[in-house]
Amino acid sequence: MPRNLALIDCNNFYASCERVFNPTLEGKPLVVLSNNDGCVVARSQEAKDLGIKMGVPWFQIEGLAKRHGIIAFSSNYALYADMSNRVMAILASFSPSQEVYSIDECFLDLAGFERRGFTRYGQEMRSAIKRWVGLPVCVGIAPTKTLAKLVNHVAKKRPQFDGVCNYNDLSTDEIDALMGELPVSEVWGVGCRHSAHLQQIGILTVRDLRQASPKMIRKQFSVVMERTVAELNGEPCLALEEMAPAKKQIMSSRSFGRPVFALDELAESVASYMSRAAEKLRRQHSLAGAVQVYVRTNPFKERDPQYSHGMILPLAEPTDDTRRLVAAAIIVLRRLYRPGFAYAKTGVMLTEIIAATQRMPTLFDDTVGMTRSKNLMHAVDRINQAYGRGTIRLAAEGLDQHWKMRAGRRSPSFTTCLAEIPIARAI
DNA sequence: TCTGGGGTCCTAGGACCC
DNA sequence: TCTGGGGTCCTAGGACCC
Repeated sequence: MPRNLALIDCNNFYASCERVFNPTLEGKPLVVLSNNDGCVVARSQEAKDLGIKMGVPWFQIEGLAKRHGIIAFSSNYALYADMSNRVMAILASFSPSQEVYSIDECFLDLAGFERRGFTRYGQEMRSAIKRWVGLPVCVGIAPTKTLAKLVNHVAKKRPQFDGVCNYNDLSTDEIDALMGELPVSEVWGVGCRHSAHLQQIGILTVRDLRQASPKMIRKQFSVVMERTVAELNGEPCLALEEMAPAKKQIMSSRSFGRPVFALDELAESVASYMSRAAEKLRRQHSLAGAVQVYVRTNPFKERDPQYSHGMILPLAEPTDDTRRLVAAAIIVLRRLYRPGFAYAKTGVMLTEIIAATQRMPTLFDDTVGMTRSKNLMHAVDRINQAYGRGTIRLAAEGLDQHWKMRAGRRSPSFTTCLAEIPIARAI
């Protein structure tokens, strides 16, 4: 019995989330900006139709935006994460095997649901999410992940499929014709570099790639691309990962809202990002064995003196205690810091991560201190979960945080903050 | 003036060992 | 004059994803 997977992907996810609570935005061109209101990271269909490209800096299109009445929002991750959780919970009810692949898409294993008719089942998913969350989604169904991604794209672009494209419904000729029309860059795992390379050797369409010699592909690219070719031929190489594996590295970094010169302010940012990284570390019940910090100026300001450097500090003992991780990060920062530069960004990374249960006890373990640390971190996490991130934090993170990013166009946290819940009035 | 953040995997090449 | 070969580990860098 061949495997069948569904890939469910929300349409223009961030832009659609903004519309759910603000229906006057329906039909209007709308973009969502990255942190610091820097680049466009999501666009409504109307904005795409105006030629606004993914990732373009906002300041470059502000004039165009004004002329066409494009509405821009700062990212509102609290809202998007909550909407995502709702979508994923609904989809989980359609199959016992789900892989949440990203904030706006998931795979479902459809084994056992053959009698429902996969295409019809896909339509049921769409209407449930539209009705209960208010978001539009499209569904691709196929024997491999790569094919499911591909037909999901087809479902989005070709109205005759009405939002659900089932690979199994297509004849060999139809598949051949379809793949012949799609550029190779549409394939999951083929980015712009590989796409240029493929074109050079005469592989222009998805069909060309599917028919390419796996051996040659492996030689010219890598085993990853070879698997992609196999997957395009219906041979599964990528398994459904229902349990998200623990992260091997945890990062936290942000650009500043304005240039920062002083070591004190850089230290505040590093302490703040490290607290966030430590939170993520504890959430997956891990310990970090090393701390990495990097600082950099703004590479786009080519006339300014540039400095970009990072450094790793191995820890004597793996830990998840924010205080120890922050202390280590500040030591690294002091070594990295050079006065006189206009810093634009700092970042931290936790590496050499192990499961907390894997830690080897030593003769010199301070068991009392370790229990205290554990209890303290647990209490901090619970308070911040209940009352909001940053409710309780280290003084080292700073009180004013003048370096913080800009987010001047953020919509309210409609679903996660009591004070910002929308109010409905009966007239 | 203004250009995101967080991940994974693979490969090549050097160091080192026997 | 002639100067091995193979394995492992680590790191940096590149490519991809959303």
